[in-house]
Amino acid sequence: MSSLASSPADEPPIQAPGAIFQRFLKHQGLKFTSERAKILDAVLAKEGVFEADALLYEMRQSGQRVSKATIYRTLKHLLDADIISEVLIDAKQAHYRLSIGRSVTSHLVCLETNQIVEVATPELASVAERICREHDFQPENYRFVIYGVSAEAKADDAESSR
Amino acid sequence: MSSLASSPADEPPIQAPGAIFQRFLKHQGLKFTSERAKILDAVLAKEGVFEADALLYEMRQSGQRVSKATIYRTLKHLLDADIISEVLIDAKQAHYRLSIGRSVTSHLVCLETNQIVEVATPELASVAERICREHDFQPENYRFVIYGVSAEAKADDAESSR
DNA sequence: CTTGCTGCAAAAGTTTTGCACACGT
DNA sequence: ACGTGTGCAAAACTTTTGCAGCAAG
Repeated sequence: MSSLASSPADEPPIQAPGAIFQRFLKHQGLKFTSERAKILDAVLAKEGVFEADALLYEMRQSGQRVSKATIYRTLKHLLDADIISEVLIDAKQAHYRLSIGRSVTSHLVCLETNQIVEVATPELASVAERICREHDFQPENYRFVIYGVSAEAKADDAESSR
Repeated sequence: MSSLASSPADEPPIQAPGAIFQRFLKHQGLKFTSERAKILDAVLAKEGVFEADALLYEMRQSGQRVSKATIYRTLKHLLDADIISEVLIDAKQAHYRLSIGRSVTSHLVCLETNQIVEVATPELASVAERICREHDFQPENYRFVIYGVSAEAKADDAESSR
């Protein structure tokens, strides 16, 4: 599936991010290269949260050779284009997530397995609004992350201690 | 003021973190050295969010010479002791905050000035609880950060464009 | 053709680690 | 005394950047 493919009417409502990226690049006087297309495709293939090095690794696995430097440079453009957004999971490295066509979600991070689950949190909009009103703060976006132990990890623990 | 000083009955309800740290170290078979005392004092002097390098810099300024390595090693112990907690502001470096004796707060991060303001968000407890119940997830803690433009930065913008 | 893009390797920035010596307990 | 801690410098890691050749518009 190419980055230009239109999304099916069902499934996740991702709508032609390829076209959006091309338009964004042109608008900035930048070029839509085959490397950028490949990286976008790899990003689109990602379900949830991902890191730059995982992207590099998976692209290498599937025979797509792109340099580390180009991955980082392209991720920056994808952020500018609002196609992906940063998710702060830990301070060790940057985590990203495809954001276009998806609603803002919060994340559950399992401290045992490092598994990350996305969850909808519609309540946060009003909480954020209240705080920003009180502080005369103009919000751009927000992030909510919960750290703890997932049900699976708990089950594993119980099993291994038995 | 030493790290052993008891907190005044008024003001922030910080209660003898020095004693807590000593107890923690002893319990782990670790030692309470003068370097660790100095670092704790420097941390206690911090109002809001801080980074490792800022701590090092300020300690040097006030004539306290401690190595970078020791700062990092001690911050790790302070985290273990739950005296400080990590706050994820950006993926570039770790940010910490004195957490003992303080309630969980959320943060407003100004994208123009990098200023960080702490705000109380009591509503989040119930949001977190609901999500964790639904996902059978055992929460350890959570973080909420809002990114945007502060009133001050907006005022500065208006002024500089005039 | 003109300007931006890529890969490489080196640089930069934060955090960690190995080691010899020093210090709490 | 014993076992940790400390400082230093080097290492480890992620991310950025300079540069020479390459490719998109």
